[in-house]
Order: sequence, then C-alpha cells, then structure tokens
Amino acid sequence: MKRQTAINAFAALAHDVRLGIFQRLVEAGPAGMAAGRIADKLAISPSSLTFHIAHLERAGLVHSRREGRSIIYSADFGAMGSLVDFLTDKCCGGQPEVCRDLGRKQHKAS
Amino acid sequence: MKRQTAINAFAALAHDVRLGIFQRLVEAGPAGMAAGRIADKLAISPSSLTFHIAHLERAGLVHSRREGRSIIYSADFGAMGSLVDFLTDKCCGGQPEVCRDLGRKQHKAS
DNA sequence: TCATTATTTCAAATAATATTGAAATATAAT
DNA sequence: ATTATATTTCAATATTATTTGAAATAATGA
Repeated sequence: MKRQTAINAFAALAHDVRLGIFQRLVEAGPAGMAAGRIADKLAISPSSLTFHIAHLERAGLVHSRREGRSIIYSADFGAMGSLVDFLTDKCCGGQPEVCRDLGRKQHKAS
Repeated sequence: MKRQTAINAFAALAHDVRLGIFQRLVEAGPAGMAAGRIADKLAISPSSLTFHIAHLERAGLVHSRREGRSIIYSADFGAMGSLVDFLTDKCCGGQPEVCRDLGRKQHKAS
C-alpha cells in the first residue's frame, strides 16, 4: 500500500460520520447496504451521506453498485487489511518480538 | 477503545509529517528517538515537529520522557494494537469467516 | 553566571474541510 | 407522460487545521 493511500484512508476514517458509515458497512459484510438505509440509521441528510461516503470511496475503503434505484455500498475488506498491514509494517525494525500479536485481540493472560 | 479515541488516532495518522514521525518511532521500537533527531531525519523545523508530535501525543499514539536536555519520544504499541482491533471489530457481524486474517500479512496462496 | 543546545510556545496568515438546503439527475411504477 | 423514490450536485457559509518564524523555557557545561 502506498503511503498516500494510507494517509487518505486514515483521513477518511477520522470523522464521526464516516467512521459510522464504515462500521455499518463492515458489520453488513459483502452484501452491503443501500445509501438511504445508511442515512436513516445514522440520522443524517442524503447530501451529507453522499459527501462523506464519496470521501470513503475516493480513499478506496468502500465500493458501490446500483441495484434498481438504490445504490448499494459495501466495505472493501482487502483495503482494510492492507491498511492494518501498512501500520504495523517494519515494526521495531529487527526486533519484531516486541510487536508480536499486534493487529489481533489481546489475550487476557498477558 | 472509545470511538472518539479511534477518531483522534486516525486524524493523527492522516498527515504526511505525522505518519512519518510515527513510522520512525515504530521502527525505533521502545527505545524511542529524540525530538531533534526526528526533526533532522524528516527535514522539518523544530516548531513543526512539536506541533505535529503533540497531535500524536494527544491521540495517545506516542509518549515522551526527558533525558538530559533531550526529549525522547516513543510509539505506544498497545495503542496501535487497540486501534487495529477497533477497526476490525464486529466485522461482518455474525459471519466472521469473511474477515479472517485481517490485520496480518496476506499469504500468497489465497 | 553566561553561553550553548534542545525543545516548546505563541500569534498571524493561509489553506483545507465540513455543513446546509435547494436544485438536478436517474430509475421505476402507473 | 406523470409521479414518486433514491441519490447526487452545487454553491454559500462556517469551522478547523496547517505553516511560519520569532520569542520563551529548560537543561547542561565552562
């Protein structure tokens, strides 16, 4: 993943509304969700939804497809994984044991 | 991790200079790096470094300690891991197989 | 104490991003 | 063709973030 791609993705996620949209889509899975339904769930105006989801789409975190008169958005899970990889890459350069288990749930027993 | 904490972390990482700082510190590991050394490596002014690293510190992604007349910054690896967890949490609600392996290097053989 | 090094603070100017609502486009049903 | 539904576009305004350089603070050593 290119540096600027990662920056764009972080910027896209760094907003209450957009993070809300993305989380809904991550929960929804590959089936995705119609634009209007997302707007309803988050109680935002259609134009606000378009503005923010376009931001997520430019960042490559979501994709869209038309189904009848609805536009269905879905999360790009590959992009999400690449972003995580980017962040944890080169961790502790040469002493990777320090960074082991990053990117997963921590176990209770440390 | 609280929602607003995640938003602050994403915002902190969504900038060329700050991402550069954070990556240097992730590479440096727990030993960290002095403020002046980071500024030199990234070719930015001291005041610019302070502005951006304060942003990272407010977001909880880095910590600082004084050593003599230097201030040593280091990445918070726990915060980085929590952020990754936050992002991949509730993935595909109920169908987690879709999200398996997120947060790790992808294997060549899919 | 005085000078040197390391870092932070502050304020002013500039730049980037977000909000809002009305108008426009696209699809589908009658 | 007309109407209803779904979504996007646009433009004006408001808000927030970034840059820059000079001055201030803090620690060390002569």
